[in-house]
Amino acid sequence: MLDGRSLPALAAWYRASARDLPWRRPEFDAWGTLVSEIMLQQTQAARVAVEIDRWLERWPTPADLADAPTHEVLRQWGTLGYPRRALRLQDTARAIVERHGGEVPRDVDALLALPGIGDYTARAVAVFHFGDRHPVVDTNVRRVVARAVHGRGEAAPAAKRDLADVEALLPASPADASVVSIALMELGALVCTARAPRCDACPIADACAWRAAGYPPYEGRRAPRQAAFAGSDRQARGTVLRALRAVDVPLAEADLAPLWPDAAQLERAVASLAADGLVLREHGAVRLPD
DNA sequence: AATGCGTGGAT
DNA sequence: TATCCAAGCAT
Repeated sequence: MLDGRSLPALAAWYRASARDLPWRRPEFDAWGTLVSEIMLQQTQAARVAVEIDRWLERWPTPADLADAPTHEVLRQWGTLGYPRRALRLQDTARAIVERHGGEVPRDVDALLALPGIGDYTARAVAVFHFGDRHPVVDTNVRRVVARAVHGRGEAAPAAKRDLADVEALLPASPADASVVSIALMELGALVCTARAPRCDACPIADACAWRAAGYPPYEGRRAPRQAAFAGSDRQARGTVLRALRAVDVPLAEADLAPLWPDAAQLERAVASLAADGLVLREHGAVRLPD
């Protein structure tokens, strides 16, 4: 159970143990926070940490990114993964310029209306930059709450009701609530990890319902496992994009053929990349968008 | 609700 | 080495 004793212990642990990550520096503005949160969607913090400063030096405001050539945006995105995020980030920059005068909005519904921004990212910006009071629910928070509050070893697959579940745990004051949210995330990342939790180092072990119950194994529903990556359409798409990032001219489709053993699958990959707007096809060649 | 979407670190 | 998993989102 998380209560008036364990939450202050959690906050104290956070102040003493938090990683020194770039987006936690005081000079990070709303745009820097938003960009970092997009990069952090399914990409580990340590990998984002080495890319974020260079990105923001190049495009320090939404207007700068809005005006950038998309092929340069995709090249700068590099190997962070899920490159559709880079396209949507640029779309979001353009929407911020057009709808919000170039300033990142504070309102959660306005943030949710931006492309590539969902329940987690919208509230992360509203809470961690603007200091408002909202539940911020990512995979770490869901796992910590599943264990400490509900006594289960794993979180159930993400669902809309997670928002209300976590909101009920937050202190009344926005400042206290934001520390609880960031501390729950950090605890899940450093201590209450998915694989080998370090319960001996946990600041709320005494309050943990999973520990009190003797660490029962998880019995609930799980999200379906990802399909194998080797030989997948995703790998084929990644191979094509990697080749296109490495050159600044269109590649003839005949030049792509040696990169992938299955010609039909390669064709499928290029077609789906084109459908996503990640590549353009013209005159039997493929290139990154302008 | 279930899928598809990249890449690399951790175990 | 193989598998899991990572500050999710859109459809």
